[in-house]
Amino acid sequence: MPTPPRTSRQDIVAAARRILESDGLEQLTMQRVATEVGVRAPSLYKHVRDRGDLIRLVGNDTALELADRLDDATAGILEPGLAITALARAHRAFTQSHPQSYRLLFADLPAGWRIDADANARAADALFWAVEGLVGQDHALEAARTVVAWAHGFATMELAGAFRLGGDVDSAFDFGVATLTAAIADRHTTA
Amino acid sequence: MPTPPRTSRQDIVAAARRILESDGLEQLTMQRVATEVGVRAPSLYKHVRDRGDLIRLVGNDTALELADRLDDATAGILEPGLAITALARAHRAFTQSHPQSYRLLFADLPAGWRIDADANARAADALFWAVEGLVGQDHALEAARTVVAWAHGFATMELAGAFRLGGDVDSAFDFGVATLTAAIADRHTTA
DNA sequence: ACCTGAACACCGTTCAAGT
DNA sequence: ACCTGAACACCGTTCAAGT
Repeated sequence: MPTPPRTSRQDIVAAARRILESDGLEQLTMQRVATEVGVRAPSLYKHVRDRGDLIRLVGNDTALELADRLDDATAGILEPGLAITALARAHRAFTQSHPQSYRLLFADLPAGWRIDADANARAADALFWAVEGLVGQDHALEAARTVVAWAHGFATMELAGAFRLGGDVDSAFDFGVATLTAAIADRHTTA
Repeated sequence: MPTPPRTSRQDIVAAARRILESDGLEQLTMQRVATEVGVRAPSLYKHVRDRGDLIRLVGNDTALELADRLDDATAGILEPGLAITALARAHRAFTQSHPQSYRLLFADLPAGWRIDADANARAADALFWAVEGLVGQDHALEAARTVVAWAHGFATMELAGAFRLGGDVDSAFDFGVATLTAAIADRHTTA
């Protein structure tokens, strides 16, 4: 006898995202999610394969939302240097407002739990045209990787509380953006 | 009636490091560690406070070993630019040979599980004199943070398999080191 | 002083039984 | 077609009892 579903995959992923962000990955248990959406834990297995699958779905959603924020940030900005700065700021803002979800994007999840390549690629796209405008096609990939690595490293260190030697973290961020964009632009001229 | 200890804190931490590196953090269970050192799980609590404490001790050891590798790398190098390059290479080599342990250094562990500040500071020390030599005291902290953020970000993205768009990752690394050292040296001249 | 088995409160996951 | 309770194999941790 068919019965109407009492929850949905969307509901479940949304609940998982809330729990992750408020209480961390360890608290993201099937039981917590089930309670949140109003069913019992075993029912979740009708909608997601297992906990790893759920975590993967949360990661995909997060990657797509980050991509949206990055796209928003560069809307209407034509000058590559300004675009890179805007992207870096938007990236940092996202990591600060979604620390737990952001971490998830670079966690070493077991095979099969990995974030879809597509979702991650979209987040990278916004950066590429900006960097390419600054450095030229020859070194676009290397340059983009340098900027992304810096932005990601800065964000995770900040989230982990790794900047402990005093000084102003905001000014270190500004210094970093300015140094990198200048250096990459310079590569264009000298290459 | 006193009985001689059948294991030690050192043994336990060493076993934990082996398990972490070979099977990942999730497999680093009290039961696995106990089996490895030849006792039952409850006995471990005579030597470490709880699993979090054990993880913290593993992280401390890792940070100190990384610091040693960085010190080794710069032994005898006097030119700041070469020192930064050597540090970056040694850092990357360490992350590749100890991927799981390295990750741990920047995980968001619950309060009380955190790596000792001292252990992390020693790893940072080696970099500071090199950067300071290149950029001068004024911007030493910001510049060091820029280099560390890039190196850390590059490493974690590489470990997470985030460089998926083809191209040569090694050449992106070389590009990054060259760009950053040049940019920071330039800051000195123009500041 | 250290180690142990038993116990407790949790997990994720499976599955037969309900509607 | 979906949901459920019961069950299983795991966790971390505590504690009284052994030596």
